[in-house]
Parts: sequence; structure tokens; C-alpha cells
Amino acid sequence: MPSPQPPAGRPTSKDVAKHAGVSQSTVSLVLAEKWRGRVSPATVEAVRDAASALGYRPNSSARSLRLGRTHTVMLVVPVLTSPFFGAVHTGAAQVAAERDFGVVVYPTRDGVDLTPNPFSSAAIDGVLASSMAAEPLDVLRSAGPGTEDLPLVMLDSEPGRGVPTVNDDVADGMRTLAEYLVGLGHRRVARLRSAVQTWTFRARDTAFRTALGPAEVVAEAIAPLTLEGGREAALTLLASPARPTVLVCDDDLQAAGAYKAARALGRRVPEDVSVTGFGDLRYARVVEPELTTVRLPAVELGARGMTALLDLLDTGDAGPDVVLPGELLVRGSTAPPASG
Amino acid sequence: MPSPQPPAGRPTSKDVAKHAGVSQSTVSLVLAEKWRGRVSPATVEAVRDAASALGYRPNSSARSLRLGRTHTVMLVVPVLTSPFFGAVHTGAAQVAAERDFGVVVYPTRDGVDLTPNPFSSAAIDGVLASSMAAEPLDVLRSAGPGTEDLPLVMLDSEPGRGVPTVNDDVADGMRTLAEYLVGLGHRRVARLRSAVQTWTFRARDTAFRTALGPAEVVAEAIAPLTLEGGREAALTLLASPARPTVLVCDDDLQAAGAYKAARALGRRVPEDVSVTGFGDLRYARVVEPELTTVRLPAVELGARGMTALLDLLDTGDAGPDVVLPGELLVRGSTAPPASG
DNA sequence: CATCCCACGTCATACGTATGACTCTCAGCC
DNA sequence: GGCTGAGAGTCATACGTATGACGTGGGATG
Repeated sequence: MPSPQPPAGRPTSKDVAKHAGVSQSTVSLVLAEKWRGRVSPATVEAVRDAASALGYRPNSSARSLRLGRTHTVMLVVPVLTSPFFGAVHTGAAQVAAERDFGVVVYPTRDGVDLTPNPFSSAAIDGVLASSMAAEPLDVLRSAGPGTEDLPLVMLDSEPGRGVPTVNDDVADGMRTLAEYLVGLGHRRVARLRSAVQTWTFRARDTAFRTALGPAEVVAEAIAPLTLEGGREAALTLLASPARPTVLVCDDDLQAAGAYKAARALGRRVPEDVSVTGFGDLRYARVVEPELTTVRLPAVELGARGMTALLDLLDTGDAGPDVVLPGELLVRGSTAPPASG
Repeated sequence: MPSPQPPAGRPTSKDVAKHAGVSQSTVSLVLAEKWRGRVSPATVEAVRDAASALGYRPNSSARSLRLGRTHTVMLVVPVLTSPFFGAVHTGAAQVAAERDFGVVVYPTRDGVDLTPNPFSSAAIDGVLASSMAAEPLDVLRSAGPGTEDLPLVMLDSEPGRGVPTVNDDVADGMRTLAEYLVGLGHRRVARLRSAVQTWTFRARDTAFRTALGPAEVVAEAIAPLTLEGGREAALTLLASPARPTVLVCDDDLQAAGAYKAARALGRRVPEDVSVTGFGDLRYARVVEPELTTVRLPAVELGARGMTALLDLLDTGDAGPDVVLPGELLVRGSTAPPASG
């Protein structure tokens, strides 16, 4: 019995109903698994058969309209080419998929932040936003009227500002690193800091300086988180008259740049100068010697952030702020200072 | 005159209409810029004022339902932690944003391809899919009934199969590389190939072998596109009795692994053995010496792919298949073979 | 003065789903 | 035999937008 399909479009629940000989409401009830005590098992089966026979997939726009839920959230991150944020996305997307949510990524342009209204076309239930150059809250607030009330969870952002946060414990990581270096005998430290000064970077620096104890920062520079930026700044730092014995960078890629500077100056790593990174990005093990760094659990950061956001959407409560521990990874780029 | 807002939800076009003293249809016409000859300029202004006063933003679910368009597309890529696909996403997202489309990313799990039906919750107008381990078309076709007709553009996939494609000209890149190496005097080549054999990788290998001329492949191995994979496979290749003078890798990260193998065997790059990569990922300039490789325009690949897809959605025609030229980047990892 | 048209809007409906309120049938019970 | 109640479904409506089909009032035209 070939059933002609004049409209030729995607089948709707009404088509399924006709095919199964029931009403559209019944189809809806069955497919939503809400038929206990309302529909007989035989009918349930008939509806399911009809649905799969027609290849029915519910129209999500209609569903969203009815339920007021789009089942899509936005992830705001600096550009995805960074392996760190790629990993954050991976974790977030995985959790979202498990809970039947889609993720649309909104990349801020290299820290320049959001264009006026990124929410124009996207239908969004909530936002998971990573740290940004400007104060993220203000940016989101000003993203146009109507956005003020979007459920929001922040990553790597200052806690206690009325927004749920999920953070790496960068302070602890930096503290551990400082203690390790001091233990090796280093006393004169050069700091290569990030040019973009979000909260998480300020937190790193404060924690590091506080934990230095007998050592001190004798030279400091600021550079973008790039290979070139790291190289150029390191050239200056390594030539500093204060003769630092270790170069502590805010980022692994910067540290890789520092390697190049050291080579250019004829200084060996770690014999003549130690170098440390931050993040344990893939670069850390590409360079030679492999880089001593602090691992940040990027995948888990994204996963926990997404979990908090979806909990917030479902229950109205994101749960307590989360802080994920880092881990000091000692590799070949650090050694006791040269005795000279 | 304070207007009470009992429903407290987001304002709708009906609210705007009431506020401006017109009908909902008029609001819709004005905001869609379709009022030429139907609404007086004064009324237009009144509507606009009311809209911005209330902070009205159209409900995109309702709009999608009415128009049958979600203004969202899905980007299917292997996991985003790869800088290559991160760049593809960047290009794609940028073009999409310009044309007021959102992008939701569906990451295939390390080449294991799609789970049964990734389209369940997402409302999608089309798919931009990168090369996958299995034949992508089959995978998409089997992603559940109702997906067969989704507009689709493929990246780095075999042209001429009835689906629009946007490709890197990997064949030309490999050919240029082969000619360069032969020109340097290399005759005995080792090949480190990708473990996942998508079309684009097979195309690389074919083109390379065809262009070798007087040289020949004397050793070959297959490895995943990772640092470890590259290192282990390279250990074997470099120890080959056939004594290759150059190691041609399918990927920059593999090549970085090969550096480690060379170092472990006491072979210098490029004095004792030349090494080449593919892709010009960020690793290429991190390693020392910097890597001779073929640049693939990943950002543009994503951008052109998205352009083709959106054209397909708008006009029903994606335009002709696109092939983007690669570029040989000669750096420090290649030299004439040692005279021994 | 009847006609036509134009400028300015409004009406009504459809998109596909979910769900509270309702109907109908029949078994069980006093 | 009349009443209750549960079981099995259906009805009707709302979500917010876009748009083709209709007014409506007035000025120009024959």
C-alpha cells in the first residue's frame, strides 16, 4: 500500500498520526515517553512503527518554540586555534552532547571581544564564557538589551561576583612551581608575562610572587602569547644585567620562543638558564629539552563548566564554584642554577 | 507613563505593536525591512522606537518555524584540538557570522566517526563536513532517516561524487616538495604516512610517488599523527638498511616526533638527514631547526567551504568545486644529502 | 458623480509541537 | 440498574513570527 506523499517535505507528527491511525496528540505523548496510563502498549507500538517507517524526526524549531528551550548553548572563547581552547571545547561539547545539547562557538577576535550582538541569529539558552580581555560581565551585559538575563557560567574568571565560575587552580600551580624553583636553588627570576591581562593571568602573577620566599623577580617583560612574542621578549630578559637564572613564562608557546632566544644568545637550556611554561600545551613536549610546565586540565575545565551551565538551566542552580587542581610537570628544561 | 509588564518574559512583537499603537503585522513588516510602499515613514520610526525601548529581540525559534530555516549549520571535524581544524573552524565561523549564521561543531571522536544520530537535538540547515576515516557520504547517509537530503559540502574529500567539495591542492604541494628534494640531490626517500587513510592522504601519497622521478621510496611506515607516533616510526625508518637521506612525513607533528628519533640516534637534522612535514601547523616553527613543510590554507579552507555551503542554501548552487593552492615553505630542516 | 487607484494598514492563518482539559467506553460494585 | 472510576484517547489551544489576502479613506480622473 504505497502512501503518496504530496507535500514531499519532512514528515510531521501529523503524518505519523495519520499513518498510525491515531491523533497527533497521541504521537506526541508516545514520543515524549509520557504515555504511562494514557496510551495502551499496542498503540504505543503502532506509533513507534509509523514514526520509524516514515523516518520522522521532530522539528526542533517547533519544539523550541513550544517549550521555550532551544537546547543550544553558546561557548565564548578566544579564537579556537589555541590548543587550550580547543580542548576546552572538546570537554564542553562532549558533556553537552550527552545531555542532548548543541554547542555553538562564538570566537572573540584575539581578545578584542564581542561584536555588538552575537546573539542575533543564534537561539541560545545560556552562555559558557571563557575569560576575555575586557570584563566579561560588562561585555555580555552590553551585548544588547534582552541579554541581561541569559544564564551564564564563566571559566577562568574571578569568583564571587554573582556569576558561577569554574576555574583552574592557577594560583596553586604557580605556588608549587615557585617552591620547586626555589628548592633548586634559584634566587634571581625573570618573568615573561602575558600581554592580555585577564583575571587568571593576574592571579598567576600574584600567586607566584607571593610564593617566591628568598628569591625575587629581577627582570620582567610583557609579550603576547606567541612564539615571536616570547622570543623577542626573552632576548631582552636573558641579556638583563641582573643575570636571572630562570625564565618563568605565562605560556608554553612563549616558552618555546624563549628557547629560540636562548639559542640565539648561545645559552643552553637548562645548563645555562632554566625555562618554564604554563599550560602543558602540545608544544611543551615538542621542544627539546621538553618543557617543565604546569598542566591545566583544559578538557575537564570545559566539561565541568558545561555541567554547571546545564545544571543551572535545569535546576536553577549551578552548584558551588569549582576549582580544578593543576599539576607541576618537571621535565628537562629546569636544573639548578649554574654555580657561576 | 510606566507600562506594567505582567508576563515579565521577553517582549514579543505583539508587545512592540501595542507599545507603538499598531498591529503585530506592521511590526513584523517594519523589522523585516519589507515596508516599502506599505507603511508610512512616521509609523516606521514609531515601531523602531518602541522596539528598541522594549529591548525587543525576535524569537528565533518562532522565526525558524515560520521560515523553515534555522540559520545554523553544523561543522563536522575531527577533534578540535588539532590546530588545523581549529583554523578551519575559525574561517568557517567568520564567514557564517557575516551572513548571520551560527555554527555548531560536531567533533568526530578521533576518526571513529559519527555516533548514530548527531542531528537529534540540533536544528540544522546544512552540513560542512571535513574528511573522515570512513566514507563520509555513507556515514552521513546512515545518520538516520531524514538526513539524506541535508545540504552538504565536503572539505578535503574526493571531488566528482555528486557533492560539492572544497580542497587543498595537496597533490600540487606534494609534487613541488618532491621536485625540490630531488633537486637537492636526494635519491633515497623514507616516507612516514598517516595511519588514518582518508582521501586527502591517499592523494598526497600518490602525487608524491608520481613526482619522484629519479628518486625512490626506500622505506615506509605508517603512524598516527602524533608526536609519539612519529617518533617511534621514525626510529625504525632512520635505522633502515636502505639508508634514506630524507624523511618525508604526512604531518608536522609527526615530523616533530621524527626530530626526537633523530636526536636519539645521534643523527643531526638536516646535516645527517633531512626531514619535511606537511601542513605548516604551529609546531613547524617551534622545532629547531624550523621545519620545511607545505603550507595548507586552513582558515581559507573553512571560509570557502562555508561560503559554498551558504551559497548552496541560498541559491541551490554551491558553485564549482574549489581547489586552494598550497605553498612549499623551505626552512632549516632540509639540505643536500651528506656526500657519504 | 461614479470609478479607479494608491497609500497605509490590519486580519487571519500557518508553521509543528506539547499539554491541560475534556470525552467516551466499559468493568466493577452496591 | 445506576454510579464511580479508571483506562484510552482526542480536542483545542498556545508558543511568536511572517505574509498573502483583504479593508479603508481620500484624491485624481473621465
